[in-house]
Amino acid sequence: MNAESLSLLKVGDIARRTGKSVRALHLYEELGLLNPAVRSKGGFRMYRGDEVKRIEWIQKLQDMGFSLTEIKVFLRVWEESATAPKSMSTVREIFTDKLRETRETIARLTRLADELSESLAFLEGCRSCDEGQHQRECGGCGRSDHEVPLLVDGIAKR
Amino acid sequence: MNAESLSLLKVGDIARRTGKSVRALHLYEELGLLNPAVRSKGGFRMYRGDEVKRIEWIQKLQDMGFSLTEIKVFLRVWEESATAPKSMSTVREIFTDKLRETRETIARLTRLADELSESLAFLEGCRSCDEGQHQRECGGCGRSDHEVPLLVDGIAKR
DNA sequence: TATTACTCTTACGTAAACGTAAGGGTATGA
DNA sequence: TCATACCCTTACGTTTACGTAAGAGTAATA
Repeated sequence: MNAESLSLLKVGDIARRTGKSVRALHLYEELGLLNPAVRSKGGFRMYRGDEVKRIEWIQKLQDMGFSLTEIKVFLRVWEESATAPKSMSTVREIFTDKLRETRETIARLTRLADELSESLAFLEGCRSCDEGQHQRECGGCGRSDHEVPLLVDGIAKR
Repeated sequence: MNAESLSLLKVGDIARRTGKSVRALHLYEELGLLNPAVRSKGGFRMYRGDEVKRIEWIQKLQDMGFSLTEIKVFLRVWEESATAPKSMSTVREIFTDKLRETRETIARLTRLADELSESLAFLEGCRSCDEGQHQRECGGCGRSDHEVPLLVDGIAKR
C-alpha cells in the first residue's frame, strides 16, 4: 500500500458507502458518469473518496426522474461550460425545467390522492355490505351513478 | 350490422376513445384486464361501450403507480368479493396503502423541489461568472463549501 | 506461501409495457 | 364485386438499470 493509495477506495468500498452495487458502479463508468482516479497495478479501479458525493448526486438526480443518459448529457454540458460560458445557463435551464416538471407531478399526485380519499370514503359507505351481500347486489347501494368515483365505478360494473 | 352490434365497438373504436393503442388493448386482454363482450363472425373483438370506463380506470391506477399485474390482482380480489365478503375490505386496504404511498411520494418530491429551488438560487449567484470565467475559476465564488447544495456540489468538483 | 476476500472482463438474463412487422383474413360502402 | 380500411395471430424488438454467472487474476493477511 503506497502513500497515494491511502486515500483511494476500491469499488467495493464505494459500493458500501453509497449503497450501490458494484455492477451499478461499473455501469456508471460505461455510461461515462464516473471514473476511477487510477487503476491499480493489477487492474483494480481506485477511486478518490469524494466520488461518493458524485454518486449521491447521481442518486438525487435519479430520484428527480432523470435517466442515466440525461445525467450524462448534464455532465457533458457542465464540462463544456469550461469553454462555453453559456453552458452554465443551460444547467440552470435544465434545473428550471425539472423543477416545473416536478411541481406538475406533485400536482398530479395530489389530485390522485384526493381521488383515493374520495373513493375510500365511498367504500366506507359499503362497509355494511361486507357481511352478507355480494358486490352485485351492492351495485351502488342505492346511491346514484354520478356519486360513484371512477376508481370504484371502473371496477364495480360487470 | 345486426341489432346487437349497434352498441358494440371494435378495438379500433375503443383505441380512439381512450387514447390507447390497439396493441395495448390486446395486451390488457392477455393479462386478463379486459374482455370483448363477443367476437364477430370473422373473429373481431366487439366491446361494450362502457369498457371505455374500465380502460380509463386502468389508466388512473397506472397513474397512481400500479403495475398492470397489480391491477390484475386488484380485479381478481374484487371478483372474489362476490363470494368472499372480506375482499371488499381488501380493496379498501389496497387503496389505503396506495394513498399512504402516494403521500410519501409527494413529500419526497416536495423535498426535491425545494432542493432544486435552493440550487437554482445558488446558481443565480454564479450568473456574474457567465461571461468571462470558467467553472474551475468559479469553483465556489468565494462561498464556503457548506453553502453549496449537493445538486451543484456533486457536479462542480473536478 | 497459502488463504481469503475482492476484483476483472465478458456476456447473457430480467421485468414492464408496449412497438412493430409479417402474412393473411374481414367488414363495409361504392 | 372491388377497394379500402380494419382486424387477426404470432412473434421478435425496444428501453432502462441493473442482476447474475463464469472463468480467472489480485490484494492483503496469516
